[in-house]
Amino acid sequence: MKKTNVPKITSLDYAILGLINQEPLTGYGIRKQFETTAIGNYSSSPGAVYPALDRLKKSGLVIKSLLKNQNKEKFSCTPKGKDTLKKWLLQPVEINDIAKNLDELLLKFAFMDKLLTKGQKLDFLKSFQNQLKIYLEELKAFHTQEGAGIPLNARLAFEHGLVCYSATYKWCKNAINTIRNHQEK
Amino acid sequence: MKKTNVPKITSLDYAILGLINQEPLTGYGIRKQFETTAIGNYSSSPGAVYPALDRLKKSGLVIKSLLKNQNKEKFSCTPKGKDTLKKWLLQPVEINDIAKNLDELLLKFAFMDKLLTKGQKLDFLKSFQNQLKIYLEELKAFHTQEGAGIPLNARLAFEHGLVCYSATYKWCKNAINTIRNHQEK
DNA sequence: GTCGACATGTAAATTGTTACATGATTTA
DNA sequence: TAAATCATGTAACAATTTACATGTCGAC
Repeated sequence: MKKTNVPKITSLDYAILGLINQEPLTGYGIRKQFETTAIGNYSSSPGAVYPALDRLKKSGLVIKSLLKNQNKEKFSCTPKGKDTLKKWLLQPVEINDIAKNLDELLLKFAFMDKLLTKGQKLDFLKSFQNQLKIYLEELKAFHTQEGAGIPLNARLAFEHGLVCYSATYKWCKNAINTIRNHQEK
Repeated sequence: MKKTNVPKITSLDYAILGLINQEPLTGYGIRKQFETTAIGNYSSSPGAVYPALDRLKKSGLVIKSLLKNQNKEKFSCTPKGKDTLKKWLLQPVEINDIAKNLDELLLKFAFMDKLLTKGQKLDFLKSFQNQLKIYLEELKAFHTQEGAGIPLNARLAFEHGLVCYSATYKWCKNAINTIRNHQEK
């Protein structure tokens, strides 16, 4: 069977795509975002960002062009790039994302702003909440069954996971209400 | 100047070191820990774990040997390995760790159990709490100053950070009390 | 006796880190 | 005008991903 040679898109690629979809940026601007903001754990090193931009440019997902009212060349999404981003945002939330990629889920949510409808955002949050509930129940079950046998430090570290995921769950409920009551322009 | 050729220890290396310090494991056992437990985001792929074990073996930090009462060869820490682990655990908590490496800090805390004294654990937690406080204040300041101008989704995602770090702060206070009141054997 | 879990590894390709290099532009 | 920041890159190296490969052992 022929190998489909669609180059894979890394999570750094998606993060860049999401950033420049909000606002066109230079490579340097992207690096600064990763370096100085709480956007997640993406590499801001030139050796990671510039090659990533090359990948995205070659795949036709971004272009570097002169913006109106500015005499600086900046990267922005092509329609194909926007589409790719959208597909990524619409991927179903899986329990594994909850356990291993929570930051990415939050970044996705932040990027949804102008790209998805209110209904799609709510679907995402509800699915997020469901998976969170399942995961939290797993954690709690483990805690009650095995908690007593675990050394103190490890148990406390585990409980940190519990309180954080509980906080995330509460956040999720609140976010659903906020989005639901928000006027769609 | 001569380059000191001390091979660098990756965070995967430290995670492995901490795991087998608690209990000797086979390479496969280590992989399963990373795969199935909420221990953090370490690669469980054989292409990551086995080379890491080779590195650690070459550096004299771990050995594979027959355990008493078991006829299986498992990896465990050498005294040098234990020492390296201890030094890692004793590194001061920096604000950057809070922002970008929270999971690693919690893993460190879990690994401290039999390796550090009560006093050292409390120092770690107090320092953790201090840095958390500083970071939280930064986040809150940003939120009150810029919060209104940020698109809804991004603002909510930011607020998720706030609630999680607040929960971590509370956890930290509780952990200090728990450790403080715990009888040292 | 076969299926799944245990167990260890390797090879190729990709990705990321670290460090260097260069030059423009802004600001004090 | 010197320093800091903006801006883009490369080269060498290290690490990880993905996929393959092999074999043992216990359970059903």
